[in-house]
Amino acid sequence: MPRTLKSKDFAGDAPEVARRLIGATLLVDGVGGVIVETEAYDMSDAAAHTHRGPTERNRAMFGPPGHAYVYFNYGLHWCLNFVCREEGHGAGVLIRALQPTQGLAQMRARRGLEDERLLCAGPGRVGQALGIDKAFYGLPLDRPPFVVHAPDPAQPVAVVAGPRIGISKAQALPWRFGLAGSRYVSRKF
DNA sequence: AAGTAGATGTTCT
DNA sequence: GAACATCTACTTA
Repeated sequence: MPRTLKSKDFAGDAPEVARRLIGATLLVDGVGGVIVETEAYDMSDAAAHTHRGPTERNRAMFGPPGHAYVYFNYGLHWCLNFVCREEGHGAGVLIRALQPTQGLAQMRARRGLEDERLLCAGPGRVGQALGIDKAFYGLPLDRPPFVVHAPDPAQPVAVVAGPRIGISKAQALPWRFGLAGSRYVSRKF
């Protein structure tokens, strides 16, 4: 039986939690898969939504860890983050890609696309495949509709890191993490 | 395979 | 009014 992640599992720094989440399983209403790509964001980081302090949009990231921060990006895409660290720190982890394992038919229907590899390969694609929207803003990750399972401890996870994607500030930080060799990442590392 | 343009709407200056 | 934690379709090779 896999271990369900609890609030304290998200209490670390954003890069640490982002790294640990690789290999975990994320389901939303039973649909999802294995997390294969994440990015860390923190208040100290000029690329983060929280860098300039609390606003109406980012308030969930200043709340308790283990909750969802959802935002609407480029006028088109819903993106999902896990709040981490502790209340008031404005830290989070962007879920960038999954290896689809459950609810493939529903994800294909939502995405209007067959190719398993492209179902969840990017934060906007993950949002669409999992049916994420503002209704999920601020919800706790340790109960439905969310399920987050820890990676199988018997199967060590090889993690690679590199610079984050699509940002114009703090581009040098190696705060993007991925499952080594996975073909389900949004871009090669 | 690689690069570019356009979509589309919220947030912040 | 600019920027934006992106994606798709279309071009050019």
